[in-house]
Amino acid sequence: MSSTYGDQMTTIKDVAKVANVSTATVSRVLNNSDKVRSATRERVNTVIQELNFIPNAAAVGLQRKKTKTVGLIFPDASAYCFAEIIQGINRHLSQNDHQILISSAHDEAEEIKIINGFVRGGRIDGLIMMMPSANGNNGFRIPLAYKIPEVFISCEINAPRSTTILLDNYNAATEMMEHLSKLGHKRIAFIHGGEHNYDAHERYRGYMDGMKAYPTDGELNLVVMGNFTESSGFQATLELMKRNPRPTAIFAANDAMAIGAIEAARALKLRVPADLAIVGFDDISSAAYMDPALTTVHVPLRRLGHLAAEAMLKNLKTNPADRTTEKIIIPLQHIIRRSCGSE
Amino acid sequence: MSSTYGDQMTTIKDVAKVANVSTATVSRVLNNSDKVRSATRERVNTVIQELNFIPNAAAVGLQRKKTKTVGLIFPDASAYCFAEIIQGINRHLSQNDHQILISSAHDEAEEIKIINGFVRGGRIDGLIMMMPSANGNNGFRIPLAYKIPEVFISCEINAPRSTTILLDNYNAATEMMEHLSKLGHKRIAFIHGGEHNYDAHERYRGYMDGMKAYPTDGELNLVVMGNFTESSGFQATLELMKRNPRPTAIFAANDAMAIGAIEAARALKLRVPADLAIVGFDDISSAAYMDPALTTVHVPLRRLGHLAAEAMLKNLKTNPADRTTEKIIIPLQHIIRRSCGSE
DNA sequence: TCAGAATATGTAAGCGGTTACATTCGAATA
DNA sequence: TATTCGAATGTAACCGCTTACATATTCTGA
Repeated sequence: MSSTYGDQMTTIKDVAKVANVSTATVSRVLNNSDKVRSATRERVNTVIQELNFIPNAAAVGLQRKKTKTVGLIFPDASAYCFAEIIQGINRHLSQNDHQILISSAHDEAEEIKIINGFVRGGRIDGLIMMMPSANGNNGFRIPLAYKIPEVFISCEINAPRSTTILLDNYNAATEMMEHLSKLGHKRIAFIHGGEHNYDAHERYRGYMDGMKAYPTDGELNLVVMGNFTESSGFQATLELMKRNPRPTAIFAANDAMAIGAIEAARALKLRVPADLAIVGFDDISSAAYMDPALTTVHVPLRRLGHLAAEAMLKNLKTNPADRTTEKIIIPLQHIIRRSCGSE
Repeated sequence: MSSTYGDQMTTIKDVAKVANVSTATVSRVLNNSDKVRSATRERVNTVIQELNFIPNAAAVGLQRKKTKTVGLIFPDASAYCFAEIIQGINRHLSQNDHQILISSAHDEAEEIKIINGFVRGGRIDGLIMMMPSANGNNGFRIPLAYKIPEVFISCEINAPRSTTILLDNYNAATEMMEHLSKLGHKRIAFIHGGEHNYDAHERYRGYMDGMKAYPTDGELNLVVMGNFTESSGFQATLELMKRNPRPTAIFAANDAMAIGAIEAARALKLRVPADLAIVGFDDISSAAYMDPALTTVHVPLRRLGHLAAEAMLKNLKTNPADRTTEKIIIPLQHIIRRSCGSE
């Protein structure tokens, strides 16, 4: 069986030979370090161009102990927003000459296995984790002694010297509650996205505190559990509408569930927003095209990805001992459309 | 600055020393090849466990000229379905001990640059490309002399010995046309997704042939260009509804545009499906929760990813000379809901 | 019991780069 | 022109692993 590289991999030796210099010199011009006479540099560069030479990543990695690769772990479930985050990450990383090694995991055990393989196998220089269900509160513990830069997205691991990027779910949620309250709602229900999901939990907290802060019809329990899917939002709404008296507004922890909620309202012949106000979270692209258009909170996913990449690159450049623990919170803006009845 | 691996990378030498054997023997048990006495094997394995040793990927790769990594290129735009495909690919690949190096590109030049880096840098063993706009007809030509396995998703490059995975867009589209025709529609419009997009183009072809095959109100030109977004579907519909006589049905090349179309109909006070039937393509998760629920064509994205990974692994195992050119076409099923007016 | 075969293990040369150190070169100075 | 010294380049070891080949060990059977 022939070589993977198609039999014609060009090596630094080939370049050296053609350019009539030693491999050391070629290496020097590659890493445009040191002093190389400009005539020599030019000659070598020409040969590099001619031979279309790109240094073998394994060889460089072995020597330098750097792979220029960042690991990216994301959950197996709920694909709905990760592509955009990935693109945000990728754009910035690839502009800075770094690659992404990606993998998804469906549970903690698999996650740890993947990370272990990446790190101990020396495949990555840093790790970005999107694990909304991996929070301190549910006992998730990644063995974090790897000493490579870590960036967490939407989870509060609180690992020392790591960067955490969070959405300001809580404040966005309380603001949404304020908005609903101002519209006169006193019985606002919440469709949760999963107890162990960070974003869902924070949105829930915001909801709860909103319920405390603003006037309600007495002691209410209007929270039902969903799982971020349209169908769970649909079911949850059916369930909620059995209550007596009924909620006058529903705050769904994401847009997909809000869409399910709208559909359920329709099935129950309830007018949205007249009989029931419904708001979501995420501002997915179709939210503006619902009937009624969905009031929601905009989440800048690309930007989130960009920030993660930025943090990673920064940490990659700084000495481990000088790395700080950072928490970046992205402020969120709500988008008022028709489904909340404010127009 | 300390080593990336956190100062304590365990090497095969460490294992050898502790197990009191040579590195060759450790290597043998790692690759459970050759004959190693079972007592020795056991002892070595114990040490490997104890030290949590995982061979350095760069070292292995350098020696073996195999990285156990597959490159994955996807377009920068239109993120909407890629996450699921990626998950499909990842699941199967990681179960078979392969990693994914991912990157997105926004044009051909960038694409080629990325691929070149991946391949000549020896970073990958095979390449999966999702480039719906990279078709033979628009002059896109990747330099394909890399001799590594290539799998193309939704593009017809016709590279020899490569595998191409395609959706049966054409037949699904003609069937959709048949369905609309049977419902009595004679003026069916089409919202295109982009001339250079493979899927969009095939759906368009199916539409056109359907228009020829089934009765229409004379010579019609009811095609307008969109770009797969809700807003483009909205605009396109506004445009189409200016025609006189109006189309009685709209076939959008994807669900997002169909959603935009429904919203436009609503804005124009047209009832869907009574005044205007609307159908889409993709079966995104919210399609069933529209009002009316969207008639569409289901696209099994995870399965698509799985098939791509499967093809890749197979090709990775077969001698380049024995690799065949394959084209896998995934049959598609349409989902009849309310928006076409068939109930 | 021991020669010889078969099997298990060790030795060392690379894989393709980087880099410390040695060497050579060229320009400046005396 | 000879000497000196810094800059440019070359030499070779090494990164962690695999593997061809050499060597050691065990197992046969006479």
